[in-house]
Amino acid sequence: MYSVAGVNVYVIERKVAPTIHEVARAARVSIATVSRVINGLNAGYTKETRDRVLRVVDKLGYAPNTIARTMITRKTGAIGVLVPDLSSMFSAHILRGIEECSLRNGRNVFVSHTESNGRRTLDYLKVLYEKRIDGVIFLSEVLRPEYRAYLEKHSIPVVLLATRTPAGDIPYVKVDDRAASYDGVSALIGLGHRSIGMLSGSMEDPIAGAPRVEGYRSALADHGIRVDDSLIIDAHGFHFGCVEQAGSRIDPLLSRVTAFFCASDELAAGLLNHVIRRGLDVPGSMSILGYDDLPITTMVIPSLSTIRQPLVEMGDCAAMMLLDLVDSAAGRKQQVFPHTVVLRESTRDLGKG
Amino acid sequence: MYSVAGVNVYVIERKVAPTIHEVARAARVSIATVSRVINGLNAGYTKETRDRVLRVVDKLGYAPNTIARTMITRKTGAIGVLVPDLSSMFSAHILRGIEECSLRNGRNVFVSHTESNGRRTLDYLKVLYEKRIDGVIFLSEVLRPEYRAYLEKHSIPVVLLATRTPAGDIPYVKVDDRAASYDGVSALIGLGHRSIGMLSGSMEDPIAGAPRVEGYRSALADHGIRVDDSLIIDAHGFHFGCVEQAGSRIDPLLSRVTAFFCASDELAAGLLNHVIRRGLDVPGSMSILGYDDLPITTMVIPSLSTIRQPLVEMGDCAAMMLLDLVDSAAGRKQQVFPHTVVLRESTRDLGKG
DNA sequence: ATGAAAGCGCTAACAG
DNA sequence: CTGTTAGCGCTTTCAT
Repeated sequence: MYSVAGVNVYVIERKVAPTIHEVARAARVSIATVSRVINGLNAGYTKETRDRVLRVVDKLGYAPNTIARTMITRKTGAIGVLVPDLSSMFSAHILRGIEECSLRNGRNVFVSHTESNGRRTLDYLKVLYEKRIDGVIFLSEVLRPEYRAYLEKHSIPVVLLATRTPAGDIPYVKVDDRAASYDGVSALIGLGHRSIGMLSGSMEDPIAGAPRVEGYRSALADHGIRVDDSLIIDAHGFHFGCVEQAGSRIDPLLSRVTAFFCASDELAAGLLNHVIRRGLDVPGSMSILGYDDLPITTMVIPSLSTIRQPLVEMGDCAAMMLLDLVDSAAGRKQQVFPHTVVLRESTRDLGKG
Repeated sequence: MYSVAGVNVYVIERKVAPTIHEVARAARVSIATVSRVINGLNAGYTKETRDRVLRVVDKLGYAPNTIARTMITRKTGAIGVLVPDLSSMFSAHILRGIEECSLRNGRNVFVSHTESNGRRTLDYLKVLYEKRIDGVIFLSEVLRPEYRAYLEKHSIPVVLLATRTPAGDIPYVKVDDRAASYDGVSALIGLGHRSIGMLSGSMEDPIAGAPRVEGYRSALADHGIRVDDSLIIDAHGFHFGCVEQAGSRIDPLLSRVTAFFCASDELAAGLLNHVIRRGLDVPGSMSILGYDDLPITTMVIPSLSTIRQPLVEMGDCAAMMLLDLVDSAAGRKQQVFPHTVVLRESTRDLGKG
């Protein structure tokens, strides 16, 4: 686009913000008194001075510089959230819970998109620390030794969300993945399914991978169904797109199972798409069960049955736990949220015809 | 959950971070020299002192306190993003672009979920200002007079994203909504459709509402098709859920049009769902065109044709424009991004049988 | 009830 | 090449 010099240029001039000194001078009091008033200390000034100060504050449009306050109180009121995947529905919901709690408590949240990249995560951790955030929430990824070392070295309060350390020695909030999968697969069995496949996220993932497969196995075993490893497919990820890459491994199973348990709703949506395009009917000839209960479950046809995790509440809780830790140097060690199996249209009851 | 006192309690002890003074003492130099070294000034110290300082920095695990630096430089390196809807795919994508640009430039972003609520927006603006953010990005909403007044009063740099002021006197980045709709509807006409309905977001919305309807009208008019207002339905919002509430107003049109243009992909997905559940075939007896090009378009069957806005790039650009403004007090006044009509499966070519 | 003064951790002149 | 010093805007004793 052609633009005459200056036409597409925007110029601003920034006026300097008034400081506590200006307020003090205009109100004919000391800065100490102004400080007392704006911080609402219950003593140290008469009603008259208070009103006078407040009037000046209003007139000057004075707003305290939190940065300066931070230097003294050593609390920035900011927390960092490390998200592996910023544009997934999953992260978006969790983030909303975190943000909500933060707002309620007068804190702000820095979003940090790590893309599951070690270098980037470490860089972010560094920047956040230099900004002296009060703490961080680490989302749905394995807390690598390097991350942990950094956090401990600088004693940065942290709570893990939708993930945990093997020893459980760092505060976390999660659902019980193994139990959730167990219940979901049991529900499938309850519907009459005996040949059930699994589309796993990433089997090496010790949090959202292995435990969900384990739950699947136990459910089958406990119901007297032989576990057939060839019915388990590793999608190497939890995204919609991962299904396509696993397509050729999925196809051979289509005639061998009547149902598929997927480690995420996106995988379930991907599988649904894949299966329908292969000409199969869902749930007529194939049932599908997802995990998470994201909005996508009700946007597709048939709507997806799933295992619900209360993501927003979990985010809120994690933020609350972190703030407790920040404010009182102590807090809960973990919080396990209840899951719910939600049956919609994508799962067929084989009992009824 | 029962827990013996202390069992579910996590306690931390925070060590105080080393300061520039400690580094200086350990390295036997002045704090000024340490400052020079860690800021990489190209002069002011020998290679020997530099190495000595760096060694101490490493040994002590020293990381500069950006907050203190901020007091002097008057730049926090933080920007605020005001999002009306944090858990929509739309926001998520834009946010990713913003975050990406920020990271590249060593900045951090505070997410602020306004829920389109005036009080909450103003509260956030206040908190952000008190934290002395360098500037804000205001997302896809009308910049109300109160917001604008506050921003100007404190001369907070701002760039609007996916929105603009009527006068265009505040920097913004957008696509041309009117032109995009015009092109989308023209494409529908090119496919042979003559009876085209529109599911509008919110007609009072001067940004994403009215202009898109206008584009729709002009396209019809320019192709010699009479504009029939009864074919335009106001969904009073852009979300999937809005379609259900408009259901009874949509149904009568189902037999009168061969295609629907929707003001967002979520609306398109909602309409698709609605229409299919009414027994119609898409695109067989009804074509659907969305707007945005979000991932949802390829998750449903049939995949949705849409008008693409380059959301990530737009977010990146807005952040860049804001940083220019912050760093040099001047920058571009606006940036209009190109849109693209993307034809997928949900639109039928009436010309070919 | 109020004010003076000492920092919080750092940068940026200004000397030497 | 290096150190001393004066703040940045605010909170917080400690006097008065």
